[in-house]
Amino acid sequence: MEYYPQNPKPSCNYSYTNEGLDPWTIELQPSDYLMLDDGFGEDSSSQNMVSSEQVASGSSTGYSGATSRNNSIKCKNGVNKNKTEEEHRVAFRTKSDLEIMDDGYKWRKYGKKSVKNSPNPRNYYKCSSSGCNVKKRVERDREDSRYVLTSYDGVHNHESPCMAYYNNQMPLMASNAWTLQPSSLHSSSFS
DNA sequence: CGCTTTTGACCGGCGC
DNA sequence: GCGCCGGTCAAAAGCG
Repeated sequence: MEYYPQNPKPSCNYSYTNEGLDPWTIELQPSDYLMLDDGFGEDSSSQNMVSSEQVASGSSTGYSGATSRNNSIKCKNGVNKNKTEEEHRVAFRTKSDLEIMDDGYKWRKYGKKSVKNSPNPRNYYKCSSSGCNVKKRVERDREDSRYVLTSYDGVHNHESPCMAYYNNQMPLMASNAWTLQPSSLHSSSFS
């Protein structure tokens, strides 16, 4: 598994370990951004809870109504995917008028489904980068359509286009920013 | 012309 | 076995 340097743009960071989560919570802390249970709106009572563990681990609850792919993913050819690969799953809730948020990556829409018990359709996206299998699901909160529920599945095997841009255009700035450790982010930038 | 979006069809798991 | 459901495919249309 490739590890990416810390990204000041938290939505570009799909690492789900605790240290990877910190930058998220730092910038997602403003009430507009709330981590969501992986149930993806399954239980509205948990909508305001920050449940990093469940979000991070993709625990056995898995997706709410999804067909059981909790412990292994069966591909079309019947090959089971590695569990660890499947577990890189992050979901959050964002107050936004727009459902499409620029998170630094390029996404290609590949599906749209109306979901039971929700008036709003769910949109499915794949990372446009060839060989990158990261998926993303976006839907409006059925309880409160002002919010958008976004769920990422997988880890990018490449850096984001915006990272590439900064690395090319501003190597000095990039090298300074990207090498900051989460702890130093806390002490220097956010306190 | 190449990439993205749209959209109905298809697939597999699950419950009955 | 059948129908429901969420997720994915893929052809056609759209767009820059």
